[in-house]
Amino acid sequence: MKRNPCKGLKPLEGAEIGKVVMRFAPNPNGPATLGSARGMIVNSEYVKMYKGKFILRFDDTDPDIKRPMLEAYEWYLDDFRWLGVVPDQVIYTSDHFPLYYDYARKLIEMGKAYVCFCKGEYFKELKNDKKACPHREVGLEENLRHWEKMLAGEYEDHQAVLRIKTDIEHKDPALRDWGAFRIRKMAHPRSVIGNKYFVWPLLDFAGAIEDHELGMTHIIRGKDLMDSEKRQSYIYKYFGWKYPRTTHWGRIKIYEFGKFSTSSLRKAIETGEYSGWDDPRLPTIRAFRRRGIKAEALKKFMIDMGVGTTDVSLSMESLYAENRKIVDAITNRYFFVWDPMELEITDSEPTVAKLPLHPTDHARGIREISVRNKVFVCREDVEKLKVGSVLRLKDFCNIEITSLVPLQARHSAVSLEAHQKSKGKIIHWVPINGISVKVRGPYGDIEGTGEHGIATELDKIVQFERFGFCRIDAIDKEKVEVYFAHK
RNA sequence: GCUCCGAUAGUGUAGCUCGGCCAAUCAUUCAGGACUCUCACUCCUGAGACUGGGGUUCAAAUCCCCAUCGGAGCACCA
Repeated sequence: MKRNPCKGLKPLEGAEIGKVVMRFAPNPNGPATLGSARGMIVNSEYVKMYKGKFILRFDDTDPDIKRPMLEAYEWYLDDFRWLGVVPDQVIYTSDHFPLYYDYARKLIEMGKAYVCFCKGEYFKELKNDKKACPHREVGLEENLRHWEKMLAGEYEDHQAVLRIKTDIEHKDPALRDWGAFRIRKMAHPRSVIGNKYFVWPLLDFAGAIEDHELGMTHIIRGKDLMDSEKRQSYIYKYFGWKYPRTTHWGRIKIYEFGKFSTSSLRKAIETGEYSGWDDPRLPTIRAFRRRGIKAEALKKFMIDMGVGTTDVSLSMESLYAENRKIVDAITNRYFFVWDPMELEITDSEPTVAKLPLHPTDHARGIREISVRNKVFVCREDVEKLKVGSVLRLKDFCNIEITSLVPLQARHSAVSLEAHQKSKGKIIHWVPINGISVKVRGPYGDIEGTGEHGIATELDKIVQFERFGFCRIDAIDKEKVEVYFAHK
């Protein structure tokens, strides 16, 4: 028994250096989510591992139910850039209708496909009874004629469908004579396609042709597509092609986000429930980016998860832990006071507090905060205090509470060292003329006051001490909006 | 109803192909401690699992069967 806990992804079966071709094939009907990220990362990592070819293919041949969003094409490219992945090739399946039609015609001529006019429900019944429909055995010429009429737009929506002949008595009902093309008289969102076509290829057909044409050697995809291999294998067999090696993974359920689907999110965004696809409450890559999750953390998260067909239900905590390690070393520290309470230091002289931007990386320098005699502190920090309590305003001074209402204190004679030794409380603070800060996070918004230095960190990730890591998203004159990543 | 997958600590994984080196790996999580002018980071210690039942075998997490549980497919979606 060998025990070699090899890190990262397991070797790909039958993979040779330089010869691997893999793809990630999303329908751009919305932006990439956490689930998409798995496909983007795992596939591209394998290609990198074997110095192969990585293809991004937009499977965008449904103008109706999962209608592509024009913006989403660009979003995917953008998210790949962020991940540091450059696809060797970008393909739009909607560009290849003529190719699909060609192969469809060949299959009809081979007697391996037929135009079926059955109503969906009726065909289903027949199929479940292992019975062929009357259209299965019509002559070649007639079939071709029907097909030509389909292409010419002479039939209405849903009136006919092209089926691949498999084995109508196959023990697995999922494999019996599956649909390859359907009629939909609708414009494709891409203007180059528009109203050009009436007959649309379905996933298993388009995918089968594409994977072959592109020379795919390995496919890793969700287990919901496990039957695709079996279905598509009929086409591969008819044409004498070799099917790529396939691997599948199960569903990812994120504890924090529950169940979601691109279409349900889309609806919720349209109704204004979310501010957009990068709303911090959403599990999209765009939202993670905006919150300050690093691509490296997401990659490590996905790679560590590996490829297994079991459904996984995990917590964002693991991703946050990865991100925290990366981000801790490279972020400046600032004070942000939520639920602020005014505290007056009665014997205070105006002064300038000097604080390190980073607790250990002193090369990052210091930040300066001018203070008069009033500061804000978090309500929760002062709630249990009594008159006489001593606490430290971090990196500033020790104070002794002299009054609770109004909240007042004076400098304390207790030294920093003595305070630390007695495990006294050390809290953060902010001058009352600080900048107002709104934190948008996965659990809603939090407002408060921050030090002015925050306004110099636009688009950077910072740590609000004792609060968490945030990305500074927007800076107005006197207001900063930040996105919360995690504690 | 038919068909296909899968099941290792709270969570995610390694090990299963080729049975022994597995009193079971790593990470996260949780608990305790060290460090620290943050509830961050780092470090130390500890907690915690082979779904159940049969079988094969000198030997089973690993092979076989059954059960249970979970997931997926049977679309004119991807």
